[in-house]
Amino acid sequence: MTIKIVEELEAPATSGTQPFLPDYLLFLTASVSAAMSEEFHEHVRTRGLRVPEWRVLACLHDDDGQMITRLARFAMIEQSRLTRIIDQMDERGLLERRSDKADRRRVRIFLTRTGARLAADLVSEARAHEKRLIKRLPDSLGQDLKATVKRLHAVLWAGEQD
Amino acid sequence: MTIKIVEELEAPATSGTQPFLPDYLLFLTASVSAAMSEEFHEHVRTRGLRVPEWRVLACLHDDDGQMITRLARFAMIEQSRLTRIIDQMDERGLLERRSDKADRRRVRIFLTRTGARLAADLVSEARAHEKRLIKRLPDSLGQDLKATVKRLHAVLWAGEQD
DNA sequence: TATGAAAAGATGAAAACTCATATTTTTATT
DNA sequence: AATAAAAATATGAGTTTTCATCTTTTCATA
Repeated sequence: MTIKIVEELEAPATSGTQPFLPDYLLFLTASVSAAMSEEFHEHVRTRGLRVPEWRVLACLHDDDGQMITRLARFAMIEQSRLTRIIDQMDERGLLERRSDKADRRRVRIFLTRTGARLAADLVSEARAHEKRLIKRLPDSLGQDLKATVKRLHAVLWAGEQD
Repeated sequence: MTIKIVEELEAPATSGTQPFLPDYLLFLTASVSAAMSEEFHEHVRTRGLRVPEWRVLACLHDDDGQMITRLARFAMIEQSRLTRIIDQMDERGLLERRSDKADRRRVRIFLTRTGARLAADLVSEARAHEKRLIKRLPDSLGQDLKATVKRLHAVLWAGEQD
């Protein structure tokens, strides 16, 4: 590894023009999303799950028996990765695969008793955490954001046959 | 791999209660963030960069010569991962390491001529893309979101020096 | 009803990522 | 000034993730 050693005498060396990131929608959104989620994600890991696993549980909590492709879209997980996450969650007894009678290409994923209990717990904890989080934010920032992203989500997912 | 084959005769098997995700702030935000970014991230890959590398370029574009820890915070990249990403970007001639004279634990990262040019190009493309994206959204959804996340970002990053 | 295209999942191999920890340098304490 | 604690970065090793591709099954259509 080569590291130059240079005097700190050069110009402040910024972009000369307006800074970009503090005014860039996609950065602001990603950054805010990450910052808000951090805390609960930490809790999820405490419970012995990785974030994508928590997403899978939450998706199945809302709609048990989804096929892998759909689950992947909702949980924002690439398909081959989800396949392996499901392998692991299956081994841990959180869910199980069932082949779809009507279309045998499809594999439907169902929560086990244990998985459903864990999902329900975490969902309830997530709801409580959201309340606290929103309460902590000044003004109606939390509610504003929620209203806006809800509308946006509807727009962006229009066409996806839910 | 064991897959049960089961009749599709059981109850619809939902959570019985209200669905969770469509009303969960952190899910909605993450989902909207991912959906909005998808397109430009694809473009970034077209340009031969991975998303974290693009984030590094953008951060340095705004503020060249940051130390690794700070860059990691801003770009939402874990430190040891960033160290290796910087290795690669260094090898590709996009940036270079310089040891900080005043505090020799620190390594400051500077864009090379090439890196700065690429960063400037992408930043300009990102700005253009944002304009189009917002224009595509109905009503003032885009502007609403931007205003809200900007305020939130300020709140959530309060205390972080700069 | 054959036949090619598309859809759903699984999988091998390579690359990327994470975690814990090591090293070096600085800061704070006695 | 000596020493302990903290900060910044790097690195080894194990695990994940990705990408392309394979198989199986269904769909479209000639």
